[in-house]
Amino acid sequence: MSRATLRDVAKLAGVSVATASKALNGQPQVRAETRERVVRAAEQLSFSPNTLAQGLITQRSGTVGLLTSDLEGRFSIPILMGAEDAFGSDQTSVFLCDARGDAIREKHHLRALLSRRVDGLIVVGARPDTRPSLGDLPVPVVYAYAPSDDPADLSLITDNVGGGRTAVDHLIRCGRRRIAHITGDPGYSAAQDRARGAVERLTEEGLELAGGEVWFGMWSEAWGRGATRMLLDRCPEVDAIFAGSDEIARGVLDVLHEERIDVPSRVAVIGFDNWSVLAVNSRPPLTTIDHNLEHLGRIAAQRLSAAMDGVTGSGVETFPVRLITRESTAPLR
Amino acid sequence: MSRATLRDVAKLAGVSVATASKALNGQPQVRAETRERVVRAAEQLSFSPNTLAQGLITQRSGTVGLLTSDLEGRFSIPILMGAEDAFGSDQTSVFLCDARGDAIREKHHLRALLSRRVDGLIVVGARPDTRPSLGDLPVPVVYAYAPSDDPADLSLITDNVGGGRTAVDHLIRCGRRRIAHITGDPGYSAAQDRARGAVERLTEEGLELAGGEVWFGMWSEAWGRGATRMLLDRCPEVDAIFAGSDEIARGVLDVLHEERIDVPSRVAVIGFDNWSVLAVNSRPPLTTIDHNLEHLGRIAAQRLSAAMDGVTGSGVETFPVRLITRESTAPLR
DNA sequence: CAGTGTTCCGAAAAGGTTTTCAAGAATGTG
DNA sequence: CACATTCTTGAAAACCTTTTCGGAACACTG
Repeated sequence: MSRATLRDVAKLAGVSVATASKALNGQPQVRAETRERVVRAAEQLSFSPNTLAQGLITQRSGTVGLLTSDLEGRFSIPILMGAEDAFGSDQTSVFLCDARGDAIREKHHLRALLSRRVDGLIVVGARPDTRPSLGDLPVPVVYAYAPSDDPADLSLITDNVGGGRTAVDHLIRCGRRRIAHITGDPGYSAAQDRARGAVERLTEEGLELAGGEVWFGMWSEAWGRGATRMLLDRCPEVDAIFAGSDEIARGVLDVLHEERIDVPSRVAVIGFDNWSVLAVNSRPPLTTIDHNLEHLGRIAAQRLSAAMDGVTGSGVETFPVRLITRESTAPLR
Repeated sequence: MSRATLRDVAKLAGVSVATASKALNGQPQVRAETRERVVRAAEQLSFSPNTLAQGLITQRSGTVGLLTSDLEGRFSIPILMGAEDAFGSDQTSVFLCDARGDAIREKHHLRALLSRRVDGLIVVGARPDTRPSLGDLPVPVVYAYAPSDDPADLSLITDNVGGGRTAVDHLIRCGRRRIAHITGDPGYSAAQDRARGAVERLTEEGLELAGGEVWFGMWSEAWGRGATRMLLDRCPEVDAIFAGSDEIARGVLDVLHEERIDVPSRVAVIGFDNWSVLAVNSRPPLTTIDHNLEHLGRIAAQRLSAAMDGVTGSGVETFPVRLITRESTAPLR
């Protein structure tokens, strides 16, 4: 299988390249019969236009770069899928580059992407803290998941405060009153924000955190286990635990199970992230908060398209997360 | 920040575009002093060559497509990283396309990639069973993880039989004699192969499977739990369990823990896949088999490079997996 | 029939780079 | 000094497509 050029198609159809081009691109100034002939010729040669040449002339490569630092692809992949959806895979293809948290590698990738003349860039951070701006680039950039530190950039993030509120709200609606919050590294804004949202919602209800404070620690099952043991010790009457991540929630469930404390009848547990391998397979399956990242990806693509057409935005836009109910939470009684 | 062209550089350096090109590409027929001037001009304008134009003329786009069906990116991401490493990120960028298991979407992506004039294609399956060949394409293709059904294609896969052998071998070296195997869907060649390797190694040792047979089921924690309960019922003297995946292993550990059966002192457990979120955080951390996928990705890139230079291969090549020992296995006593 | 408008097509330029080839400059040789 | 070599350089072609613009053919109108 070799590659036919437009000239081959034109020759076979007995027209000029110009006409062939117009025929295939649906330009009106070509007779229906001629167009038909050209289309047939193109099919016969299984012609597919050289996007490089197209890009050279239209000044649009039809590609975007997705620059990530998220080693596992846990966040980037859903964002990528959403973006692919929004762009339409035949219109735009995406270069996925993983900088692996290394600034030098990021610079490298950036250079490569720019020289590939990508039409735009989506930058996905590994964690939802602000990250350094890429600065002024010849193409539009959208920061997703992790916002840029430059307010002139456009950043799209998920609503961690709202997520915390939603989680606690759900527990309250389940009739829980003694709600504890075990979460990860306090150095992560995600941990702070989720905790803040949780406390806000509790306060509205005139409640306080069971255990008296937020249990900050690490983003690991082990911490979930350890914190839960301490919590049960200090506050055995707890009736709901909001875990700052699904990993932590797994640790929580583990210890509750070990202590023969039934979930959800005695203690309800809610996680965060909707990391399906953890949430779906747990015992019981985990109610959790989903970041709706495909949606974020779609929006990122739309914003990028708009920016390519000159409609540029800036600032941080926050998008709602959503509650996924499974069996680890239920109304009391 | 705008984009300077080679012409701008040439003008600034007071030479022709031809010379500028040669100077920047390290061609020998240009005076050192001239080259110096051109390089400085290029830096001053922060010139970066238009890869589209380069590709148009050199007939090499410097891109490859990674076509996957692996929704979570669990297998594709490491392969992508390996490939990126081997290509060198400044030489070659990769388009990641997820077909989401849909043949039509795959065709779509394929068209798009070909019209982008990718220099080669890496096809990653969602599971290690043979998959339909893409047929004859104008660019070289390497199938990774899931082999093509056409022996004329080149496929690189990981050694599941060897993995099964390695797992059981490790358990035997730990002094275990009553070894059971709980694994996933028997419709997966991965399940069959791993089981075969396990049984082979047992037979060499004159042993038989504890429980009398392979416990096929599903790739889930729930099945791991269920099978373990049945196993303990039927064969309480088991001293090691080889789980066909880390998910299953988590279920196994869960039930053993529940039954107060110590791991590894009474029963050793080994998983498969080295899916780090599951394996590292389990209690105890899980000994498992790693597919070495970055390595597979590197090899895929190398084979692709070779094929682009005309050195094409075919058939199925199998690559060794490796044992990752953590704390869920240990010598008896 | 002259003039006007429409419809359809093709020649050519453009986009940014690499590469070939010829010519000019510098150097060496006899 | 004439000639042959070796160095440097630049003009131009090529890659493949899109788009502009002018021209040809044709149908109407008055």
